[in-house]
Order: sequence, then structure tokens, then C-alpha cells
Amino acid sequence: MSERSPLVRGMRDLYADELARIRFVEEVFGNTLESYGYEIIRLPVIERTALFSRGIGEATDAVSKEMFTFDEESDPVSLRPEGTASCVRAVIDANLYRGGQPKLWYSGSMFRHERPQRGRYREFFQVGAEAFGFDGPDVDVELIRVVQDVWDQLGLANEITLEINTLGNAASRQKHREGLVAYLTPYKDELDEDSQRRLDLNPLRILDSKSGQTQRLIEHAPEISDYLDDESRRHFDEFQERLACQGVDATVNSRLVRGLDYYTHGVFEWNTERLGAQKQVGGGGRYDGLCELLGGAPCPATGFAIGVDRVALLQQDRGIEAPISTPDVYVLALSDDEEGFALDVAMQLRRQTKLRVRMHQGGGKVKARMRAADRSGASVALIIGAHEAASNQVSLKWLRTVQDQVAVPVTELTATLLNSN
RNA sequence: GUGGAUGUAGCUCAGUGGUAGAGCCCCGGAUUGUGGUUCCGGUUGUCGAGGGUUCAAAUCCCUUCAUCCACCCCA
Repeated sequence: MSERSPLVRGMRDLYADELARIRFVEEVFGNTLESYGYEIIRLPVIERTALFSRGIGEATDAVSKEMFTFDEESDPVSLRPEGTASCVRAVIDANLYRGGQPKLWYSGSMFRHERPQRGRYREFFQVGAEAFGFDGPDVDVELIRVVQDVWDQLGLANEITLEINTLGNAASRQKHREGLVAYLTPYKDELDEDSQRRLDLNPLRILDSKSGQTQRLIEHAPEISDYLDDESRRHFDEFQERLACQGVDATVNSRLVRGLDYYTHGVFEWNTERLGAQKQVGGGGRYDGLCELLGGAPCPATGFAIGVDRVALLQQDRGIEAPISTPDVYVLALSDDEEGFALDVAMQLRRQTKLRVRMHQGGGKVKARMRAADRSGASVALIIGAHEAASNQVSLKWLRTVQDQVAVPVTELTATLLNSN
């Protein structure tokens, strides 16, 4: 035997229950977003590295140390660590916002080169949505409302909490930044190592440092609310009022700054206490400056992204079953002589119904064939032997309920199966 | 990138220097046209990999790889 090739770290094969949960979450998100009139967009997995370093921020962990990057003829490209930058690029490239106000959603793999652990993989799945051309905050609230709808449908409304904050507009954010640097610089030597580095690069991120020492220092640090101008304050007030009107519970967390650089105004995160260390299941916010930063016409925009893996884990933790893709009907001929008849029966069912019909193959004794029928998960076995074939019937046996096996004429089979569900 | 734990059958695991095991699963029979329950029988192994110590290593030592959990950070 030749040598086996192990999985690349952080990559997974997904199948059976685990995949069923992930597909279910993706499907509910997709259907819900479509029901709000959002249109799907499919984006490339690989982009120029520069798109991410400019769009997400050179100083963020996601860009500075977590990207899978390789050279494409000395033009560095990377596997996407998130979807927003690509989506904005696509909107700019096709000038999608010129004729309207696109509301888009996407779903797919994202990649970050981190040490894997529960709820965090190097290839993971996100569903996201972005709305372009709206100043908000009505549309920001709609996005949150969409996600709340999904939590309700998934039975997770009680497991997930929403935190919100505002970063203000560009001017307010800049003043806050200056105030923060002025406050923290005298204490520079007392900050943790990461925060010292961020003091120049991205001082806002110091606010959500986990270091106890740093936490004590920032306890009295200036907050964004001290610097909000009238426009920013009105935006955040209306954001909160509209959330309340929609019956969405949210807690203001003034330390919430988000990991990526492009946010402005209202930002938000969904958290859970049930996934060990990985509390965050999703987040988003407004990014009014990003289109211009990436070379497009100025355009206000807002969006969110959800970690599908974490939502699926949460469902597993809550014991919520996802629909699994097993056959409905298992067709087994008892010998080769009835094979052709059995194939005709199976084809008739596939054409006349949406039932999933699996044929038995591989021979074996009747006992083995019946065992295969049971193991397939099908709820019905159609048994076809010499008697049945001679009389143009099938023997219909329910595998999951206690009912007598019955002989059914082929002409009545479809109706019999459809009426029994 | 840092720390801790764990790698033995398809799965869950026991085995701390002396012939590799259990339960579940799987296969066969009881039941030659009927699964799932019951009874009887059977198969399943580079003990993660490489090296060392020893008469003898799954077991002790070294190296390495992988996985999990946590830190950092994030979805």
C-alpha cells in the first residue's frame, strides 16, 4: 500500500450529521435573506493580497498574520479571510451601485491561518449580507432583524445575545483616536506588548484588550461617546430606537470596536456562552468609507457576517436535529430475474414524486438485502420477487412503523406512497 | 506564535516491562422470500512515526508528527 496523505491542518471533511447541520444553517440564512429581497452574489476565493491589506487593515491580525498568501508571478494573492472586501470590490468593478442600491448576500469558505480549536478552523464558512447606498440606520436595523429571524427559525433565540456600539463617523472616530492616544501615551510602558504596538497602528483595538493590567488602565480612558458629533449621535440614537421598535434586544457595549478597521457608526456582535472560548457567532456594522478607500465612488454601506460553523455547533449543543439526506424508499429485487422490473418501478417513482429512491446493488441473501434497506435510513422498502413481478405488484414494507406488509399494484404505488405521508 | 492534554480494532476505551484486550459496530448461522429485538459463532491491529535502553517495550527514555483544549485573536 502506498503512503496515506493526511489532512492539511485545520481542514475538515464534512459529511453526515455535521454537514447536515451546516447545510441547514446555510439554507435558512439563504431563504430568509431572499425573502427580504437580498440577491445572491458569488465571489472568488482568491483575491489580490492588497485588497485585504487596504480594505481590512494592515494592522489587523486577520491580515498581518492569518492569511494564506502565495505569489502569483510576483503579484501576491491570498485566500479570502472574510467576504466584505471582495463584495465591495465586486460592486465597484461592475458599478452595481450606480443604478441602484444593491442588497447582496453570499455564502462560502473563508480561510485564516490560525491554530485550530473548537469552533475555529482554517477553512470555515460564513454567510454574509451587504447593503450599498443607504445612509441608515433603517437598513442596519433590517440586517439585524434578518438575523434575528434566523435565530428564531433555528430555535437559537435564547442562546444568542446582541451587543451594539457606535464608532461614530470618520471625524468623530479621528478625534476619539487622538484623545485615546493622548490618554494612553503616558502609560505606554505599563501596557501589554500587543497594546503598545497598537498604540500607533490601531489604538481603538486597545479598548478590547484582554490583559488585566491594560483593562485597569483603560477603565477611565476616553470613550467614543465623549467625541460623537451631532450627526454621529443622531445616527446611533435612531439605530437604538429602531431596534427597540422591531423588538430586538441589544446591549450597548462601549468597548465593542470590532476586529477589522473599516467600521463606522453602528457596529454589532452576536455572542453565545455555549461554545467554550469561541463566544462570537457573528458581527457586522456600517463601513461608509470603504468603497472610496478601495477606489470606488463614495458610497455608504453596511453589512454582517455569521460564522456558520459556530451556529451549527450551537445547534448540536442544543440537541436540535437538522434534516439529514437519507433515501425515502429502498427498492430491492430478490434476484437478478426481477432486476429490470425493479429498475422500472424505481424510475417511475423518481419521475412522479420527489421521493429519494435508492436501488439495492451488490447482491447478497435476502437477509443482507433487508439489512441494507434498514441501514439506508429509508422509511419504506419495496420488495420485488418472482410473485410480485408476475402480478405487476410490489411488496411495500414500512421499516420504521409497525404496519403489515402489503402488496400494491405498480399503477397504485405512487398514490399509495404519497397518501401515506 | 505560546501553553496543557491525548494518540492502542471502523467507534468508545482498558492494558504501567513478559503471548495485544473489552464493549459497540461488522460478517455468518438459528430463520434456503424479510431488516430492526433475542441466542450462538466469527473477523477486525504499521499499539501515530523514528530512534534508544533491555534477554524482552503498547508500557521506560529521546526525537518527531498529528489531534483536541486553552491563550492570543476572530466567525
